[in-house]
Amino acid sequence: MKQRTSINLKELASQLNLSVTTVSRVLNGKAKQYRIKAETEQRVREAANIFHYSPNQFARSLKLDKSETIGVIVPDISNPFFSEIVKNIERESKNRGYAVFIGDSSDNTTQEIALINYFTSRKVDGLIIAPVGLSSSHLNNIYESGMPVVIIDRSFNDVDFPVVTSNNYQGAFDATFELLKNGHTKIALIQGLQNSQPNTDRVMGYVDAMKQWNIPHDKLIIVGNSFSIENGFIQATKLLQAADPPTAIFALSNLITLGVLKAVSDLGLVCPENVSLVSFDEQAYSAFLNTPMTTIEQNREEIGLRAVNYVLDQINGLRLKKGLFLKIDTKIHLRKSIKNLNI
Amino acid sequence: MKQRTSINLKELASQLNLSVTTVSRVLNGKAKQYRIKAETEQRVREAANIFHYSPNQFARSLKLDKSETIGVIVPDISNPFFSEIVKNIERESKNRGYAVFIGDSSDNTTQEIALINYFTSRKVDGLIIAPVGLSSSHLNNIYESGMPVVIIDRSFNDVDFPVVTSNNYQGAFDATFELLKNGHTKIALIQGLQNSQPNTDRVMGYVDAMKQWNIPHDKLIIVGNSFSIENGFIQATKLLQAADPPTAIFALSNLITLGVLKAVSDLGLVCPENVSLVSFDEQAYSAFLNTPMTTIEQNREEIGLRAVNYVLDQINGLRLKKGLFLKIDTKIHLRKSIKNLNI
DNA sequence: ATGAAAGCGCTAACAG
DNA sequence: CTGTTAGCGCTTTCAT
Repeated sequence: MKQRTSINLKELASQLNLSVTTVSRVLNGKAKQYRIKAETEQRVREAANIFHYSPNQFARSLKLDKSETIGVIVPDISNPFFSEIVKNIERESKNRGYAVFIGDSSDNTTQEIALINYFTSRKVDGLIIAPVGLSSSHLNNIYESGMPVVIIDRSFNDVDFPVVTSNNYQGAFDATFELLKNGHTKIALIQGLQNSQPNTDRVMGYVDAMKQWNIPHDKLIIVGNSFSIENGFIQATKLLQAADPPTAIFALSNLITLGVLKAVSDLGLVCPENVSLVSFDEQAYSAFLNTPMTTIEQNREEIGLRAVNYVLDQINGLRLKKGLFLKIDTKIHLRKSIKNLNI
Repeated sequence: MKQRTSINLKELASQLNLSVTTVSRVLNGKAKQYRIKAETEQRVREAANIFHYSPNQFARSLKLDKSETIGVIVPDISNPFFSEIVKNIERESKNRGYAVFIGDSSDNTTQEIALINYFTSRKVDGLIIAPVGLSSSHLNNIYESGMPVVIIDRSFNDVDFPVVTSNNYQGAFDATFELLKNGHTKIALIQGLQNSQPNTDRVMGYVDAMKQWNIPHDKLIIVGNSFSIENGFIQATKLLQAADPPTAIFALSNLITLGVLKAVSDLGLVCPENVSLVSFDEQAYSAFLNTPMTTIEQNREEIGLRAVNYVLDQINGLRLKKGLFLKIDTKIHLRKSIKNLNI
């Protein structure tokens, strides 16, 4: 069952009565540079084809101390938000000659650290990480050790490594503003993981939009503590059963939204008749839900692309300016989940 | 920006005043085998920890002629069906010491072949492929060359390589039978890619269930030709606008279902009042759609796990019996999308 | 109970 | 224009 080891440089060279050096040079496109006879070059190329020569990447990597490989670590690859980013990362990396290792940290910092070490020992040339949580010290360590790193989605304040996220503040502001324009003032926000940077930014967007509309600060309703479906369900159930329920709910993730929808349905309510809804994260199914959902879309293609660009820049020796923190614009999709209270 | 190359065996050995041989043996768990002094073993382990030694995988792979890496190729990593399988493949592989390269073929055979070659030159120890299409010759080639391969999801008739799929026939039979039990006899099937093995099996499940219920063969309605959202939309629109529309639609994929839902909604109809619906593929959102959807769930965890087991078996030299074709049971989720016509 | 040294396949410095 | 050779870091045979 052992993989038949294909022809190697030495064998190829001896077939051609040439030295390995010459063959290597031709195959690495350095024929002109070393003024190798055109005829020789031709012979080498033909032989390589005939014998299906392909270089042993291990030997190459060992020698060159680079693997042309990057590692990608996400908290949950089965979450469509991440899998679409991964898709774009894979495409762009492949186009630029890099293979990608995938790692799933299961929303767990220990796993995340283990994966970083694992990929490091696999000598990846760079790392793209959507970090799990609240602590960044292990990320600083790895970045300072000289490993090219780009952080996506979530980040931290005052970090050195480059970050690519959505403009979470603006997205949340837009969503809240849309509700306000439609006459809602009693707007509940169901948030995700507290103190995580995207959550903080989104909450700020909500707060500022409310402030700008002159909603008194004590009328803000901010509940919840996780980006999960359960959190959405629990919080929405509480909110909607209250004596004086909100007219609108702004859910800070696609999963929270699914939980909210279940609560709405379980309570025998209908959206948007009984309660209006806006959700962070556009999904393929957003338009097909019971009441097509108004959403804030994050640009997953752009996030993936930029991340690859920034790792490869670092790999190629470019120094990125300190504190690079790219915030990519979000886009609002207006659908029917908001009731207009002005009419 | 160059990666500070971490400590290597030689350096570690010299720190310890030991030979590289001894250190290597300890670190590879061969201490007893070579009767290395317990104290020495202890010292080595401690030093390895202190200096954060991690072996250079290239050197290792070059020497051992194996990479402890597998390649996974799927048609679309952003499709939750595949991303969940990938999640399970990654987890199991990691647990067994293998890293996984991810490749997205974009539903394109040329890309699939390119990825196979790419991963081969990267010297992966094995390959798990969810093939794109209808042709299997390139897969036979690679398998016969001695590369451990497992095919998942889609397959082909009369192939040598091992295959792990769902029991598509049974799933489709169950779905159809459920509709029949609820009094439906005019059931339209919107199929996916024709002549692909899962599609064929599912169609057969539908046909056999109808036959068993004594529905005349000319009352079967089979339309469509792709697992896509567009196909679902187009076919459902046609079906529902016909003079004598079906009372139920069975959609052979989650994407087809989204298309059907859009058609239903665009035509001002409601499910299940105007038309009942059953869908292949359970999704996180299935329960939250406009009318919670009755679905046939494929066991993505089991598929991923088995696939990993079978590649690793091959890598470890086990000969799998020819024509191994594992069909994993599906599970029906009964929800509200079927109207009972018997009452 | 431990070490010396060969060699995996490749690149590049040095040598013509 | 082409070749010889050292060496990347590791495992393992052979020696002691």
